[in-house]
Amino acid sequence: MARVKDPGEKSPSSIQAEVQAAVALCRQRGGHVTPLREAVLTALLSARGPIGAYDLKERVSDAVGRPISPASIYRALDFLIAQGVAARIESRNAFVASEHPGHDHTCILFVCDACGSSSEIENETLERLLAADARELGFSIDHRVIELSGACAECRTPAK
Amino acid sequence: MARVKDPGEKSPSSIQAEVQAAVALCRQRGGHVTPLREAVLTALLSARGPIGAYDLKERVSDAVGRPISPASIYRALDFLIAQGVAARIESRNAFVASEHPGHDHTCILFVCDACGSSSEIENETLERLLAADARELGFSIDHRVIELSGACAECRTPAK
DNA sequence: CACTCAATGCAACATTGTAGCATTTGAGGG
DNA sequence: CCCTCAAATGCTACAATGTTGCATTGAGTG
Repeated sequence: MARVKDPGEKSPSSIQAEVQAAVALCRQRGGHVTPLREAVLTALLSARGPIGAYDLKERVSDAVGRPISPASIYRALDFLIAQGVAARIESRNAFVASEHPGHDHTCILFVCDACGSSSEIENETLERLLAADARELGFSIDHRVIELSGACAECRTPAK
Repeated sequence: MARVKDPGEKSPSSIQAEVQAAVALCRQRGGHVTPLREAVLTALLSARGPIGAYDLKERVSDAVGRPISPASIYRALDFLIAQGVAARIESRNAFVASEHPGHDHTCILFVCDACGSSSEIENETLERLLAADARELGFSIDHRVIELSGACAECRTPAK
């Protein structure tokens, strides 16, 4: 249930480690991790939470020293999402690095309206409930989107 | 757990009845139902499922005999959603008339990738689970988005 | 080295959603 | 009945997000 909180950016070294872990995971799965894809992943992880594709484009362009087109950003994101190391937040048109890559099951995403941070959790019971509802409807689920917005713990008790 | 299925459009008379019911509900709540808002609601109900804002704009423009701007459509949709008689499908950038207006609690939305139909259901147990998860995180939930995409019963067993 | 296929570059475009401000409409008070 | 005021709408332009098509590059393979 790892949290994303820290105000400001993460420390470069910890990001580096996370990038390497995610890259290794992708390669284990036969994914072809290119410099651009790694740059996009690094930018995603460097952001302290969800980030829009065009903001990401700016950061990646700065990082690699040349302009990257939106199409390239979206393609890299497609790859990272397919590999399970990134996720799209539908209700925000934004993207976020997955907090626990390697887990295929769908996460429940809590997004704070105040600070923009996000938390991923998993809940097997809830997934079983959804599966049961689907069965009752005769519906076969491909993809799940579960996004809750509101105020995170920090933003609810700012002073303490 | 009402279904939306019928291929093609609904019968005009039943739509008329649904529009009137939704309009009455809005008025009970103190909502100001204008001709434009009613026209948008009618167009939403006439569609056999989720519909994009710009498609809606075309239909409403045709219906009222003059061009309606996107801004007006979005404003009408905001009203209808606030009144609980319409919903936005985040994962599709589309809108749908609510199947059981009057219920404030969040619905779980099943959207068929094949035929585009959608079904709303409610699940109290699931809501309690989400509330429990939120409590554990110290998170205060404002808004819920639960959207499942896949294949509906009809599209899974086309011949039968 | 040549071939091939995935990945990227690049440009133009499509779709979705908003901002700002003028104008109209409609409910309620005089 | 008319006035007034706020809400709703019209309207224009624009912002943000996402995609298509095709040329080019580059890494791995025979």
